[in-house]
Parts: sequence; structure tokens; C-alpha cells
Amino acid sequence: MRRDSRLSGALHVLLHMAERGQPMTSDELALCMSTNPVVVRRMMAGLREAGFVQSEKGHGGGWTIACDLKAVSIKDIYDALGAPTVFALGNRTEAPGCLVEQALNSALDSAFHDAEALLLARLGTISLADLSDDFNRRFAAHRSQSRKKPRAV
Amino acid sequence: MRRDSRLSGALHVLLHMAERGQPMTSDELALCMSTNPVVVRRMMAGLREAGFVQSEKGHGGGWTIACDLKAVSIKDIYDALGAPTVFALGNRTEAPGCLVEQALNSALDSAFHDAEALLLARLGTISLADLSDDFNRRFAAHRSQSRKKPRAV
DNA sequence: TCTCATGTAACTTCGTATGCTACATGAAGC
DNA sequence: GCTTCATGTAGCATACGAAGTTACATGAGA
Repeated sequence: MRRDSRLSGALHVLLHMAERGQPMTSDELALCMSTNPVVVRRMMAGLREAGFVQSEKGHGGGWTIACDLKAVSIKDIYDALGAPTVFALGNRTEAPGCLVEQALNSALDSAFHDAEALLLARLGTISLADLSDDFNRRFAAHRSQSRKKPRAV
Repeated sequence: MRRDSRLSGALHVLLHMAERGQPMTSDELALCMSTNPVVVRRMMAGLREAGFVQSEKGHGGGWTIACDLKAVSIKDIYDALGAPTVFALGNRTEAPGCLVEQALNSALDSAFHDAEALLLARLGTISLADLSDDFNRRFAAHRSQSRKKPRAV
């Protein structure tokens, strides 16, 4: 099944903005992600409402980060995106009359609920600053490796 | 996002078959699930290949359970269905050149991987017999309740 | 007032599960 | 043998939601 990549996309955009340190337009961000500026705006709408980013119109406008990267977790971004459905698997019927299905849903729901809780808890422990730090480590490693073995990228 | 209900459907069908104790046709099973017999056959194909059920053609034919309910877990059924994608969320790009996306995927993959492992481990602890027992408990409770407050179902 | 940017509605595209039709295959009953 | 009943499966239609695109309104600066 095709996967919802909005969380991944939003985080990607945020990290690029954090690196840049100045306003970036939807067009620039769309280029970073090889997608469409409207997709970027649509994705960012929730983050703007949650106060994580700001947008300015006109010359010199664009998107800027409006929060402390250390204080915002991946889970916060997930919530700002509207907490999209986590699982591709699910029950056939949510409120079944069939007792077989009730027994089944009860067991499945419990397992899915716990897995979702674990996932969101994990995402809650990772801040945007953590991601940015990880990127910078990779960037430093990449540069030192490029110095040893210089080649075009 | 619309959810994949094959796991739920397959388990539902198996429990109905376990209750019945004799061959059930695709048409009967489709009726139980208010779906189409072809959908049932398609869903059951993997279970047949895995040896969990048998199918017979012709008069008196249909589907029968061919395994020990205590020995088969929900995870086994999931695998027999081809281990469909668990998450509706995912990375935009699996093998990105962008270092930002690499850092991101690394963090997300780790969390998703752990959540999936937890889910499948949980599904591995629940046998078809457990589900069947749970159904029978519900059925008994339902009947005793009906005796107290008799009414048409 | 012109240009650049966001905001948003409306439509198209694309992938996948599901629903359905049609027909081949094979087993049981007559 | 022939009919009936069942699975097996290909092939197409449908539904749905994310992503992609077009078009245009709105507002901020030069």
C-alpha cells in the first residue's frame, strides 16, 4: 500500500529550514524534496497553526522556524499534521454485531493500541534538535570522507 | 487512509470455520462477512499454501481447518497472507542521497521497526485457540444475558 | 502598481484493496 | 456421461486517499 509520507516530508523540510537559518520559500522547499510547492504549503498548514513555523508573504517572505528545536518532538509534529492513521492494517468493522468479530477486534485492538503507544512514545523522545545534531554529525563525517577521497557529488 | 482488512477478515473466517466444525463454502463465508466469495478465496489462498486450511471442490466441498488451533498464532496468519505492510506512514524516499533525509530515515526507521517488532511479537503470543476461547466466553455471556432479558436477535 | 510570496479550492493522477463477472477445472451425484 | 456444485484465477470496475497540478485570490514589499 502506498504510504503517507507527510510526517517524513514535514520533518525533512524543518531540518532544511534549520540548516538554512533564514526564510525559505515553498518553491525552494519543494525543490529540496522534489515535489510541488502546493504540497509543501498544504503540509505546513498544520505546523503553522500549531505555531512551530511562521509564514510571510511578499518579497523576502517564506517559511521560518518559530519554535525551540529542543522543545519540539517528532510526536509534536505528528500531532500538528493531524495525527494521521498510523497503521495500514485494521478491522473490517469497527462496531460489529458478530460476536466472533467482537472477540477478534478486542484482541487485535489491544495489540495495535500498544504498538501505536510505543511508536508515539518513541517519537516523543526525539526532538528536532536531536535530528539536526544527527544530520550535522553525518555532514561532518561526509566532509572528512570527501577530503580523503575527493570526488564530485 | 483506507485500511487493509485482510488479516481481520482471514481470522474472522477461521473462527467461523472453527465454530462450524464442517466444511464451509466460499459463499457461506462471504455471507458471514458480507463480502464476495472471490474475495474470500483470494484471501484464503495464502492460508491454503501455508497448510492452515484445506479446500475441496464439488459436492460437499468447501474449506476446512487443517491445523491445530493452539499451535497457530495470529502472526502465522499474518505471514501466510504475505506479511502485508503494517504502517500507513513511511519514508518519502527509501535510499536518499540527501543527508538530511538519511538522518531522518535513520531515526524514523528505528522507531517504526521497534513498534512493528512489538506488534508482531504480541500477535505471535495469541493463538487461534485463544481467540476461539474468547469468542465462546462472549457467546456464553451473551446467552445467559439473553435468558434474563429474552428478546429477539 | 508591479512583483513575489502565501492560501486555498478544484481537479487530475496514481496506487491499492475491494467488488464483481466470466470462465476453466475438478469432484460428487444422478 | 452429464449435470450440479464447488474451487481457482484472470481481468476489469470501483472506491478512496495521498500526491501532484492548475488557477486564482490575497497580501506584503519594492
